[in-house]
Amino acid sequence: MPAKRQPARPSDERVLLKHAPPKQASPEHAPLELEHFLPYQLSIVSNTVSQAIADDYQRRFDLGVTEWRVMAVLARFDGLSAREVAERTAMDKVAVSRALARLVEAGRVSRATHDGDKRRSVLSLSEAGWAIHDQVAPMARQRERELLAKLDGEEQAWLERILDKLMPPESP
Amino acid sequence: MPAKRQPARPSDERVLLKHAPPKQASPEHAPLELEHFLPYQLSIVSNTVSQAIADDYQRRFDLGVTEWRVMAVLARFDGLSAREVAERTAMDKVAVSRALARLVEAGRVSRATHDGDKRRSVLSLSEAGWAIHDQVAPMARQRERELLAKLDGEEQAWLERILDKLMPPESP
DNA sequence: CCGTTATAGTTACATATGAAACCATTTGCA
DNA sequence: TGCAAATGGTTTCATATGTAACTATAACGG
Repeated sequence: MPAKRQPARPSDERVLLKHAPPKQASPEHAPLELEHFLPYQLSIVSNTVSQAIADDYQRRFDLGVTEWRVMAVLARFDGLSAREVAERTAMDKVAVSRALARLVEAGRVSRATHDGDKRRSVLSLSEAGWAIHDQVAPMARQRERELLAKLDGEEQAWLERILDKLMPPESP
Repeated sequence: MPAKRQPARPSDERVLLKHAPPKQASPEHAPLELEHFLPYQLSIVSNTVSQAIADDYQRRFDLGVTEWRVMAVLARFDGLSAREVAERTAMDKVAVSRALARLVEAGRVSRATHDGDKRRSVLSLSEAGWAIHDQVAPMARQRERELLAKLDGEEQAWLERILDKLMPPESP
């Protein structure tokens, strides 16, 4: 969803000058400076990087972002239920249900029923699922490195610390 | 063979320990730790905060996130064309077109045709648009403050610096 | 036990979104 | 000029996503 950027038209300024004068000067209106507004910046950076990663595997493996997240969690925690997957991916249960439907259909995840509770499913990556995981995970890591490469070591450390603090607390 | 689940106490590491041994131990698989994976964290934080802000005005003003972004940009740069709005909001032109359709329909944005180029539109917030802007902008700022309140002064400064570096290169 | 309530998942419906096709106008240039 | 290519915007179509309703099973209270 990152809009493809174009070479930026310098002529923009003329338009701006031509129509700008009236309202935006009004002191009482204090418009937001979107480009320095934290939530907006987060959204842009997040979408840009997520999209870059997704581009790597989306077409190649016919794998959506939500599906990949489910796979990533199952790679770490074998045998989770759908609800637990939802918790760990911060996705809602409907999204997880749909992702699982596709993954199971594609033979990438196996789904069994829990022994003592027939409502629960017991999920695992299949061999095919692992094969994909082992290709996608390194690509994702590579993209992460590329993003971090824009920062020096000190900044990287701070970013890690800051994001940990900003991450919403778990919901148990 | 996934193991059996028990009372599923979320959050706990027992789940991990109990089911970890088999596949995920395999050195060749090296699963991603989603919760420490930068792109994932960014996505969570971004969505959480954006949603929190949106909740403030979504219902109250029947205003979507994309529409609000368009309004915020027009508040700062009066008379932009749709394409210019798209550039400044990092939204694609289809999204902008749709947002504008709703905003114009609702009388929040006025649309004229550019003097020398009949393809271009010339956009401005209407009085009603400004009225809404002047209510929403402070709420958005307040949410931003709440987010930043989770960080100490030093962290805030670093975050600002880091995001500026991570933001994709822009137009003007 | 039995009825109520809670939980795991799925389905349905309505809305949002992106890609590509599509007009209308403008620009480039032979 | 004249006409192909480019540009601003809108529409179409297929997909994605969220909310609420729904099914099945399990847990709880009397």
